[in-house]
Amino acid sequence: MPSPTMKDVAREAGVSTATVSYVLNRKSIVSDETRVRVLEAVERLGYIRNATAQNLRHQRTRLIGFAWSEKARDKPNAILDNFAYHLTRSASEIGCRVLTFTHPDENPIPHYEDLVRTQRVDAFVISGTEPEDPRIHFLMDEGFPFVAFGRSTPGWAFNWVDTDGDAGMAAGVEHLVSLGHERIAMVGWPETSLSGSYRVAGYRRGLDRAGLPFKPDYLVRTLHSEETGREAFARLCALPPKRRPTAVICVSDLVAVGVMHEARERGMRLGDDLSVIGFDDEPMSQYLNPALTTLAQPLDEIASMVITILDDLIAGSTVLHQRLIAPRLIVRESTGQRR
Amino acid sequence: MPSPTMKDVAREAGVSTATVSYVLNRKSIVSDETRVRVLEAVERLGYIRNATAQNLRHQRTRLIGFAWSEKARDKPNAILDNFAYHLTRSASEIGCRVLTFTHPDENPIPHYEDLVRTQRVDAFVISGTEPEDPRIHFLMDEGFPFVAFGRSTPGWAFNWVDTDGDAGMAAGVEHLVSLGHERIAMVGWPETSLSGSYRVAGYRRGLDRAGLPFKPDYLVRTLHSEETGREAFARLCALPPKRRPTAVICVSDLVAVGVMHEARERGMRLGDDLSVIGFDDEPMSQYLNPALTTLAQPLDEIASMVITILDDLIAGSTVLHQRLIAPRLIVRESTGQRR
DNA sequence: TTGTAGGCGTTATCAT
DNA sequence: ATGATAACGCCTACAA
Repeated sequence: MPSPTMKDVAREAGVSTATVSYVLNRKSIVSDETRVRVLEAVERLGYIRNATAQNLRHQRTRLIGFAWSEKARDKPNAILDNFAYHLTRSASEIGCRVLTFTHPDENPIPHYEDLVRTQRVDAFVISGTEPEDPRIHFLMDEGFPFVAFGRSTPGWAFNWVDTDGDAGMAAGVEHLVSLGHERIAMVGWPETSLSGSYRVAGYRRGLDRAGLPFKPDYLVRTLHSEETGREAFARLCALPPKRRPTAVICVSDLVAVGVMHEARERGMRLGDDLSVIGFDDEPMSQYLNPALTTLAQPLDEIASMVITILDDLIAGSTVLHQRLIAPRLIVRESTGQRR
Repeated sequence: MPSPTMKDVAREAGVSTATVSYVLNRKSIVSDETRVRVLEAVERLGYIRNATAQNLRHQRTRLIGFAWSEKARDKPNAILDNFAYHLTRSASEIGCRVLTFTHPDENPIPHYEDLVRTQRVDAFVISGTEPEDPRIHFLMDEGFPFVAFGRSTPGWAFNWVDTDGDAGMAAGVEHLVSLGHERIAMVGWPETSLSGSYRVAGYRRGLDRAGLPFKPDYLVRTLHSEETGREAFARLCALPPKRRPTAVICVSDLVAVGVMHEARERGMRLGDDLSVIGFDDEPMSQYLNPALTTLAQPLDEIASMVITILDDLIAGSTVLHQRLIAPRLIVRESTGQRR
């Protein structure tokens, strides 16, 4: 049998649909007696409002669009997945749900455009942002509400929340310095990576703060993979023995794993001959051998902040929110006193 | 400015909204001349149909509900997250999107009930099923379409797709046997776990097929964690030296990691003194040291199958689909010739 | 305080 | 072949 509608409730309670609506929307103009009659009818019939009809009437869906890029699903991807979870969780706190969709890495716009045009979502949350990100471009152009997890071209006036890679790396360096390390190298991403560049900046700032000079050959830039991490560390090992780093801070856990593998193969004892720090706290990083010291992105906080801003935005606010949230340093076994 | 509606298009083309609708829905009753006029108007105004209105009219949303349980987010959870991704991807192939939501582990029903009652989704995909699963109970009761990733109480007549844990473990054992192992132990989950019991069955079937006897003290049951994996292996090491297993097949990668850690601490060389197999292929498992041999759940296939069944279901089919899909054995370095 | 009625944007039935 | 019109279920001016 089909679900009861407001009409059914109205008939059951002997009132008009308007009255039912008033009761349901807590309009205080209804007499107590009628209200009770209506609520009883609602109860008896097990009536619940149809969301689609409400959506049509209100011209909003209480749905937030969130995309999974189809790229790099072969690599550990816990950050994005975990963020999707926390986003969904936070969204429920403002009475919204998340509509997920996927799109190829090249040419995502049509997928966003369709959702905008068909008015299927009220807003978007985007992640994996890049400089000149076409999605940001498109959404700003459309004046469509969105918040980004991640920054883009500096100066673009859109709402974002991001992990403070700079602060994170600086904290990592500080940790290493406190363990007595002075020859601290970094394995970073290519210069084209925005988040990578913030992390490099943090590395340099960390050195600076400790009064250590920045040495260009201590900074190796490479792609995001285990293999490239190995290679990067091999390059660092090619330095004269006296100049070889005693600690390496990495732009990601995956790269850190590569560094650790290479180090072990060269007979070094991790956390002892060599300290290693990662970034991301991949779920398995705590179970590596040795357990990896790393900088965890506070995805719950980020998601919650994103939703707060979105709520504001949907309500019509026009203030710009741009927020950095510092990662947490999780000290495990891969870092230790300099020997 | 608000989006154009059918009315706007009708005015622009000088026809009625009905005609516009006919054209858009490819009804062949419209004359070529009018069709062209309408399509031009659509083009000029950049008109796209409003999804909510369509939903209301059709009494369907083309949305599939999928829940993330809030439990165990601290443990590696790649299976569920990855499945969510593949589900979203597959759904798009039948023109559906996925609406995600979260719910506490205890008492999930109200969350499902709300979505059913408000008619916000056309169907559900559920995962993390258990025997007597209340969600299955509820949805069957309601006659609401759903497909489960995972089995439940044997005999319950609902649609599901599941990883064939039995076949997977049997294949794992076969691999170990082919390497010359005869003293093969298993670390499994408690008897209450349904998927755990299929995996144990596969372990026993694998032994059987190889003509090896099942020894009760080679089967250790424990919870899903690294620590309990360690303890389980410690228990196996308490056996008399001559009876100690040379290979351990585990119910999950996480447990396998525990086993490997314990083994290493006892001075064993993995893949040499001891072979270890996991289950799940967590993203980082390939980067463990040694890289873990494991059984990968074919989540893309499972998701695709789930969606195919769902499509059938939404179309009104009443056939029961229950499908097992075998995991893939991925041989890495943690298994080797018996010494 | 309650009811009537129009409209949100689309589709489908029935006329013409 | 095309157009009026009545739903789909809800909300809200406005009238009573």
